[in-house]
Amino acid sequence: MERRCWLVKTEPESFSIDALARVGRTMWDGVRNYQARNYMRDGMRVGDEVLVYHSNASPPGVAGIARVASAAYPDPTAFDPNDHHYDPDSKPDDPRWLLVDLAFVEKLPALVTLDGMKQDPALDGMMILRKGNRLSITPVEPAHYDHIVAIGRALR
DNA sequence: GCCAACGTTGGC
DNA sequence: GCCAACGTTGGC
Repeated sequence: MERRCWLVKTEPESFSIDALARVGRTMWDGVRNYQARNYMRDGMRVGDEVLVYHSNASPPGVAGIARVASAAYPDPTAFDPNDHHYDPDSKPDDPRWLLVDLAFVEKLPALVTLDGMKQDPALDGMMILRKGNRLSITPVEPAHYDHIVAIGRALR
């Protein structure tokens, strides 16, 4: 089967690669963007490789690796009035927001910084590097994925 | 904290 | 369908 690779953003202050390492597996909840949802629903398959990116961090960058551990299913936080991501327009019988489970694979020995990625010609064209890109889930070309993982393992 | 870029909402 | 207003993201 053709490889599919992804990048997901997370703010380490709320959920870091270390937090994922501790819990092992988690619902990737709170995604409230249609394009990102569609990538989860239509693109992701169990076993897909995922770069975990720390946004709003200093410095921002790719911190580790996860794998898609489930098909997409309704995001329960959308139904919970007490949840920050509550959406009254998402009904249990017609859910608007979906999520997948992600499983921890590896924390990279070194953060692959956004700045380093921008400087690297091998990563030209990555969605995450485009100006103004705010999508929290993006597909990643396997060659880019491999390159980033190699850098994260080589740097010490 | 600032603010540019972007997505969504709602009046018309 | 247009678009101004608003809220959010995320680098800096």
